Amino acid sequence: MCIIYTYMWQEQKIKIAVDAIVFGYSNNTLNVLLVKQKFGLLKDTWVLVGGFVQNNEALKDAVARELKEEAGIEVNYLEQLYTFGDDINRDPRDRVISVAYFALVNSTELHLTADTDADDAQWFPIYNIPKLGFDHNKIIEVALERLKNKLSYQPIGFDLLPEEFLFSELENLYCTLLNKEIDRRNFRKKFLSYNVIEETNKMGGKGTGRPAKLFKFNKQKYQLLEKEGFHFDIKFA
Amino acid sequence: MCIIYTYMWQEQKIKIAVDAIVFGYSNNTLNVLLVKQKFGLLKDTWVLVGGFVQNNEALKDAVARELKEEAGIEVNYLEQLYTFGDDINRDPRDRVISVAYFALVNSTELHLTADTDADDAQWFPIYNIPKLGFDHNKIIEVALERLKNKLSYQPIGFDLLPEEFLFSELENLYCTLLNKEIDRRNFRKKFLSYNVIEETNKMGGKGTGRPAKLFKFNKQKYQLLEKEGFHFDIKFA
DNA sequence: TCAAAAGTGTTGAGTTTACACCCATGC
DNA sequence: GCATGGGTGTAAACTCAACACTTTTGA
Repeated sequence: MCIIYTYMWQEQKIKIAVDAIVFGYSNNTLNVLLVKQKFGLLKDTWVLVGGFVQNNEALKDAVARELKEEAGIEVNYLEQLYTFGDDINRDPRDRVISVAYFALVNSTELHLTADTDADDAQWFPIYNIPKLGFDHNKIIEVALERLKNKLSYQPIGFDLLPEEFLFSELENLYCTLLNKEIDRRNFRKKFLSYNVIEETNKMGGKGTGRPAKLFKFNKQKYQLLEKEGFHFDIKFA
Repeated sequence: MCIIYTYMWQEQKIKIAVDAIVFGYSNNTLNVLLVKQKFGLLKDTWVLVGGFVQNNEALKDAVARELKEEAGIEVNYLEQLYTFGDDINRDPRDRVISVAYFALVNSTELHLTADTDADDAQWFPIYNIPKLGFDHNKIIEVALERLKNKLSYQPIGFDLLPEEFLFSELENLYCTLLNKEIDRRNFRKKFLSYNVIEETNKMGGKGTGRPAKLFKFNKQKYQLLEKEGFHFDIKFA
């Protein structure tokens, strides 16, 4: 009988952290936000934005707080990714379990204010991530996988683009992230058939060539359709 | 400067639990495994199988241990579902964060040995779940949603069926869980076209009517195909 | 011989793919 | 006028949905 109780009485010495994988997209490149540790064992190592959860703080609030404190950033999309707690030594100091969150920011939001916990906060292109502290490289891998998958069944790409965007930007985003060639005509046709992106009457595309229309994602409309059983689905040959 | 450190120094008093939502399928009914609390504030309340994580224990090992201790069960499929930690008062005693796991058992495995932590362990049909302790009703909802979604893009239904099964059982599983009518011919055609289930030369279906062939899921073959880029996908009208 | 479940093909509709030329602008 | 990226339609291949009768067994 006593044995039963020991599990609860033996003091638990596990700490809980949250970490955020923040993705940003600009110049046809996917970037991840990293911060440099200021103190401790891993001083000067790059890591994900994150920290310990306070006793009276919801997990998601802890993430939002860390994002603000360490990078002065507000994200566009946030969802829980996975909880990393199988490797007992993932943190060399203590047993720490990390609830990882997956975040997207609008590409117009890529200014950072380095702050308190971090010596520096910086965007790194996904193909050029340094060796990070803890198991954070692994966490980014998992997040990237999730991002790629979600792109095709949830209209999540818009959270990486500015409010108003060119069709070519949307197309490039899909091409780049999924690493596939896409037929421009079919892509546009399919996307437009869902009736969730709308033409504005503004024009963009300051570069050379014919100017292009700016489009806008109608989130309300999407959410309405979704309730009616609509399933967003973008696939390619 | 000192402020920075307070987050880490102020002792964290958050406990970590794991909970398992175990689904079993029999008699055309989806069941969830619940245990009755033996002690404490919630004595005699039904809850999910779960408990606190030990200091040197991987999360997934904690789940496996609890499943064994509380229900004497070994599962067929286990994956992390979600970490519930936004509601600070989800456990009335302390701040507890629960990493919930999603498990499936073969329908032949539905015997239970009530044990240590639980007064009783029992299967409850999904449409008849009592009011549970903590936020466990909510957790089951999330798990059920996941199960339904996964059914159509991962061959996960086989983990709820016996090793060898009738096509009609597979079909009923899909019908029941997704709450849809399915055309028998189209269903079979589609499934067979994936070449991941194989005819055995045994017959089943002891009831009335024409005897039916037993089939078998070829997991190796599926995993191979998956690596080659194959995507399992079962949808209906 | 009847009831109960198993097994099986075809056709039309809709969707997806493949593919190439003209348009508007800046230089 | 030319280089650059923007914008557009159609036909063939394929996939999906709808649909009903025959077979095998036990009672």
